[in-house]
Amino acid sequence: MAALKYSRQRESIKHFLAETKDHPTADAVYLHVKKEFPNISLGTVYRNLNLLTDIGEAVKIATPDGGDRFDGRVEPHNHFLCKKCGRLLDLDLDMRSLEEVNQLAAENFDGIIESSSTLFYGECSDCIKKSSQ
Amino acid sequence: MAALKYSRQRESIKHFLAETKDHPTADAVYLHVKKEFPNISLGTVYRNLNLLTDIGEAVKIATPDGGDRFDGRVEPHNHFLCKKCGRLLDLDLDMRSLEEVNQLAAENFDGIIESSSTLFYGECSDCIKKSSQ
DNA sequence: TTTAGTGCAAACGATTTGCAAAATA
DNA sequence: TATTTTGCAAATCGTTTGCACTAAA
Repeated sequence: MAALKYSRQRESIKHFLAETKDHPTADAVYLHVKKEFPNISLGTVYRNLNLLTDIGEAVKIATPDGGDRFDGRVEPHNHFLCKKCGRLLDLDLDMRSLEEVNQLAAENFDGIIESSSTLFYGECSDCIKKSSQ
Repeated sequence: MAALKYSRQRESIKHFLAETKDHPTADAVYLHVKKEFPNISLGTVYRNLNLLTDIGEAVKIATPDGGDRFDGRVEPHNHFLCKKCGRLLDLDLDMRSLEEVNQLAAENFDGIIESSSTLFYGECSDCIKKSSQ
C-alpha cells in the first residue's frame, strides 16, 4: 500500500467537505474546488473522494435518487432526505439511541452488526414553511 | 397520468420480486425474467421496476457499492449488507422499535419524518461460519 | 531520483430514452 | 381504434482508468 503524499488538491477537497453541510455530489465538489484550481479534473476529485473515504476521512452516502453524496463528518450520524426539495440534511440521534438501534437489530439477526446508517424521509422545515404560505 | 395496462412482462417481474429474498439488481431481474420471455429487453425491466417503485409495489434500495437493488416487500423493514460477501439481507425490527427510531429522530429534527430506512453493516452468519473453519 | 498525484480523454457500467411495432383495452 | 407497452439501439449519466507529465518526498 503506497505511502500517502501531500497534495493541495486533496487538501482543498478536505477543507470543502469540512466546511459545508451540503453533502455534495462529486460534481458539486468539483465545481467548488475548480474555483481554486481551475485545471483540476473530475477524475482527480473522484480519486481523492474515494481515497478519503477509504482512509476514513470522508463518508459516502448512497441515496435512491441519483449519484452518491459525500460527507466530511465521519462520526456516526444519520441523514434526512427531503421528498420535496431533495436536500440531504444531517440528523443526529444521541449516541445511546444510535447504539440501541444496533442492539435491537442484533436481537433479530444472526450475524454481527458493526454499524448502521439510517436515511429518514419526509418534508424539511423549509418546504413546510413554503407550502403553508 | 396515463392509465395502467396489463403486461405479462410486468407480471412476471412482480412475481419474481415476490418470490425471491435476494434483493436483485435490475440485471438479475432481467436474467431471470429472460427465461420466460427470451426477447425481453433490459429497458423494459428498468421501466417496469421504476413503475412498480412509483406505484408502491416495489422498493428501490441504494447501497454504497454498485447498482440499486429491488425488493418486492414493501412494508417498512430494514436491510443488512455483509461487508464480506456483499449479500443484502432482510433485517426486521418489530413495528414498535421502528416507530421509536422515527420518533427519536423527530425530537432532534425540525421537519416532518414520514419514514426511514436503515442499512446495517457487518458480517453475516454464513461468513462467520466460513471464517471459523 | 523515486514515488505519488494530476490532467486529460477514453472507457466503463448502470440507467434512460426515442422510435416504430406489438399488445391491451 | 386508441392508448399503453415492448424491443431495440442509441444516448446519457456517474464513475473509473491508462497514460504521459508534474509535484512531493
